[in-house]
Amino acid sequence: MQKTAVEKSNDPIAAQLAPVGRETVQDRVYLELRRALIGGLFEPSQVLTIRGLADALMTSTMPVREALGRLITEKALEALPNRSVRVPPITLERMDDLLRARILIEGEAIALAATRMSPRQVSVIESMLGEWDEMRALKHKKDVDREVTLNQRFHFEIYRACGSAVLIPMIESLWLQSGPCIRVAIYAFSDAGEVDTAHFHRSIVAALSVQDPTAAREALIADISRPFNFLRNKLQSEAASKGKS
Amino acid sequence: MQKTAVEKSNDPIAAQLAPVGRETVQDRVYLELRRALIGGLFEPSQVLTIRGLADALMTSTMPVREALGRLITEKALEALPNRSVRVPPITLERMDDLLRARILIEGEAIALAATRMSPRQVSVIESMLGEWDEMRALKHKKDVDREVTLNQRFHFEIYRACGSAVLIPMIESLWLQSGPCIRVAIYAFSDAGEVDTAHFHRSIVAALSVQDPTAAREALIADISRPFNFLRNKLQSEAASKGKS
DNA sequence: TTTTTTGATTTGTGATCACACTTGTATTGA
DNA sequence: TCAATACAAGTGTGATCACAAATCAAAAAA
Repeated sequence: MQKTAVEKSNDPIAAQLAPVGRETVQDRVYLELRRALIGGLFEPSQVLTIRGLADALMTSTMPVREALGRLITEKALEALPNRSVRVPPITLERMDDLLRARILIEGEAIALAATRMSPRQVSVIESMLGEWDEMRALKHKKDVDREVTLNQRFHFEIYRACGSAVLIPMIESLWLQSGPCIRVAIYAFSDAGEVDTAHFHRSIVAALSVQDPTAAREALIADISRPFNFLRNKLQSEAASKGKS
Repeated sequence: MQKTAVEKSNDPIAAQLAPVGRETVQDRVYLELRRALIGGLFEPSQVLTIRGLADALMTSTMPVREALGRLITEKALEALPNRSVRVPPITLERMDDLLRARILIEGEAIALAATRMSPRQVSVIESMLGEWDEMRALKHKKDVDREVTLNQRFHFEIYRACGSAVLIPMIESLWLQSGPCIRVAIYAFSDAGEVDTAHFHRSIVAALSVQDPTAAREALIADISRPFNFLRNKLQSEAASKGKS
């Protein structure tokens, strides 16, 4: 029998060992930059240099340039004609464009998921609601990173249940693109006095637990529209005050 | 005044000169591979090697590996655990998944375009209809490449009018992913006796010329569903006959 | 003071090399 | 004859270097 390295052995001892994933440096760089972008660690219009990132990530330039290339193709970063690369600036048109696409695709994904989620899966995301509560109750100091991460886990746990290997990468790309916007919005939120963010998530869970695709879609649209609408108002008022001065 | 290379000169003589784009080798490789994938020049499950492609494209391995990385992130190619890369195989589930996503996103794009296209723009794509006719009238020998190219130009001329910088790259990614399927379907078409492919395009143009988003969306759905449905039947009958033998 | 020019530094791109892993083919053993 | 081993060719990954283009700063000219 031909034995290749990719297939798992049937040895009863080896069966207890988890396969040691051979992640490349390039993958680690890519995932790290992804995390930073979705979390909004880079600000819009900031330019990124290959050697600078390589130094910060303690690797050579090679894995970084390939990771940057990948991020550029999914529009998470932008290639300037000078061949330098920056995180895309925020404009009103782009925000509306992103929100429309997210409503379209994430709405479809959650509608699909609503009809396919088992009660077991629903209970998993329901438990996240509790996590959210205790986080907000425990400490009032803003822990934006954890909030962003939890929000991301909540949404993608749902999207994964839609069972589409095509839609999910697209949603990831959309989150990557709207990451910088969201970060700005969240900071603006906590400045403007926190409204109940958990309310939307509760209605999403409620719709999913009764397998109602339409209600789930509408609750989701309300949820993801809120930071965009907030940010749009903020940008418009800033533009108005700047126009006067 | 600071003068950089990226900004266009105001010199009245230089104004007549088109900027000479500084396309990198990597870009050329990427575009060439894209073209090959959408055109279906690679067959499903075919593995691609960096050095092999570098030899074929007459460059070093460097631009090729970066282009491959980009194509992998947009799911146009697939990275195997062995770290070799292949064009994804066709499965029934994946086909249905792709078709659903295309109906969702391209349908939205054409509905947006229907309300925004000027009569001038409509006449441009209407003229493509004629191109199609003369191509089919002139020679009966199948010129699949030209047919695929014209079909692509026709669709993207419409999508561009939707004015969404977010949706269009997603549609390109979807075409990239469904490219290998389409090629197989087109060959199957011409074997099975050609039904009127132009009919669908005529109804699309008709809907656009009266700015009817719903009709345009439905005509488009019929158009892009046809090869998928055809291919699905073909695969199912093949699977059935293979199950018997 | 303002503008232009010159030079030094930084940056992205492509090529080449070394290394580790995989794969395919002989060779050896039973 | 067949299975296992050993060897050889092939492949992806990461590092380093050379080069051209871009950027920035200081110096020179207006």
